[in-house]
Formats: sequence, structure tokens, C-alpha cells
Amino acid sequence: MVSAGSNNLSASLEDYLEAIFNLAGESNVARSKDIANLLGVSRSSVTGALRVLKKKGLVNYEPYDFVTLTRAGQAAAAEVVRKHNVLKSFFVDVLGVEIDIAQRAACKAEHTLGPEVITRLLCFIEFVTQSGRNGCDLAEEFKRFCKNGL
Amino acid sequence: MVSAGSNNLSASLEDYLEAIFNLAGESNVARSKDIANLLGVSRSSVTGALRVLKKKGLVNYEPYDFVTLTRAGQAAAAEVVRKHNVLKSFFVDVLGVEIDIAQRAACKAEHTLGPEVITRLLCFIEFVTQSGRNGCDLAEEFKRFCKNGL
DNA sequence: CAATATAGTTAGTCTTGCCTAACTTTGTCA
DNA sequence: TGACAAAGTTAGGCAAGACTAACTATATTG
Repeated sequence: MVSAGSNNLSASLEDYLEAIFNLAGESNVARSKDIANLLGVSRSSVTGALRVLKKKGLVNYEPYDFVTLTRAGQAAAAEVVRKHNVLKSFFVDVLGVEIDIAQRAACKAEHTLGPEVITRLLCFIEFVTQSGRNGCDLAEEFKRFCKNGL
Repeated sequence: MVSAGSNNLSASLEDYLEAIFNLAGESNVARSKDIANLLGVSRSSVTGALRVLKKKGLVNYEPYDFVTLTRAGQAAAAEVVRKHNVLKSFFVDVLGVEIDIAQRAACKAEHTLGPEVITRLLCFIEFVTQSGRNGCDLAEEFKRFCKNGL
């Protein structure tokens, strides 16, 4: 039995899915050229990836036509994006990492962290960023701690 | 100019390096078969990796002889191991993730996080695990927070 | 409506990283 | 010391994922 949520997606395919998700979110349309630009790959690589994603039932795709995500594709993409955002938020809001670096690090790490870590991390971000918890903002306190240490 | 610290290592090669480092740490000798077992790859894959690592000046290697790390190889391996340990420590000691899961997650994520994130993370672990900071252990407090939330 | 630019695809190649099967070297022991 | 087992290597193959170059389809516009 293969549930809809069981993704055997490579990191590369997850990147394509995320790109399509983000592009479609803006203009409701994902053009091959824009995907290629966003990911920094050639247009022919995009074509290849679309064929694979179609075979996996994640995108609606016919040659020379626009691309949309299927139900399953949306779910898979949303999970990737969620991971991405959790990580980026942790890097930026908690660790105080520069946003561009955090962006790239999140995009590379998002594929490797399973639900246990991501769930805990999300929880931890909430825990840390709820200000005034003990009359102090932890993220803020950490930044001060850092300046002393470094 | 190519400094000794500039590693163009793939995730895969970093895994081999780490394995050699760990094996050599125990018995001062890294046998091909043990590397293969540790990484779950075939012996011939190890041979291939050793050739590449030798070409990069990271291991001393002659066919049918034992393997040792060069100076540069030790430095590179130590950095990988350091990342690994920082991540694992964060997952286990701060987030409270189960140790086996943390181990695997750390091994997969260690290749993708650059020095900015790792340095900050290390600092953050110190910050969080210094108990009695405000009369409370943060990691401990987070575990309680989690139980309520989940 | 035809010419042309842009978008998309196809074909063929390369690299990385892994595998199996067969071969070679090394080491052990009767 | 010679035979056999274990370790290591080589040869050959496969899949993923990317590229370039050349071809096709679509869209624009005079």
C-alpha cells in the first residue's frame, strides 16, 4: 500500500516542486523558463524533471503547456516549504544568522531533516520566541550572549 | 590560490573521510572492508573513493596497503566530525530527539550547513545548556514546554 | 498572414556514485 | 610450502541529474 504522503523524492525533485509551488503561488502559472531561472538550471533539465514529476503523479503536465501541481503535488510541496520555513525561521530569528545565508542553508538542509526533528524545531522556535516568558526574550538574550562570547 | 582549508568535497566523500577518521581513531588503521561496512557500501566503492581522496591529497593510499589521513585529510575530517557532533548535540541535548534519529539526521545534514550556522549553533548550545542561568535549565524547561504542547 | 523571437523539447554526452562479477594479492595453516 | 580464505582491485554497467546544441512549437507584430 502506497499512501499519498509517502514521498520517494530526491532532493533535486523536491527543489523543482518547491519552485513550482512558489511560482504558482505568485502568478498561478509556472513557466518552464522561470523554474529554470529560479533553480539556476537549464531549460532542458526542467523538462526532464517535469516528466519525472508527472510520472509520479505530482504535476499536471503536457508538452508545451503550463504546469500545475496535482493534489498530491501540492501536499508534497507544502511539506517541503514548511520545512524550509521552519529552518529559515530558526536560523534567522533564533540564531541570528544573516538572511541570505539562512535562505541558502535552509534550502540545502530542508531535504535531509525528518519529521521528528522538524516538529521539535518548530516547537522550539515557539518556545524561544515567545517573549516575556520569564520576563525576558530568549532570542534577544542569546544575541547579547553571543556578542560577549565572540 | 588554493588554501588547504578549501574543500571541494562532495557529501559522499565527506562520509568516507569521516569513516576513516573514526576507524583510525579506534585502531589507528582503516581497513577497506570496515569502511565499506560502516557506510553500507561495497568494497569496490571504497576503492573508488580512496582513489579520489588520494588525488585530492587527503589520504595516503597505495593499493593493497592500509589507509591513513594526510595532514589536510585530518583537518577536513575533523571539521566534518565537528559539524556532526554539534548537530547531534543540538538534536539530542536541546531538542530532545531520540538518539538514533539524531545520529542519522546529523550525518545527512552535516554536509549542508556552512560555518556561519554551525558556529552560531555551537554557541547556542552553550547558551542553552548552561544550567542555572536564570535559575533554570532551558533544555529541561523546553521538555516540559513540549509535553504541554504535544 | 508571414517573419521572427521566445519558449520548450529532444538527442546525445558527461560526471558522480553506486553496484556485481571476476580477478589478484595477501595471509594463514596443515 | 602449497592450498584456500579473506581482503582488495578491476572491469563493466546502471541511474540520476545536469549540460549543450539543434530542433519544434508558440506568440508577437508589422
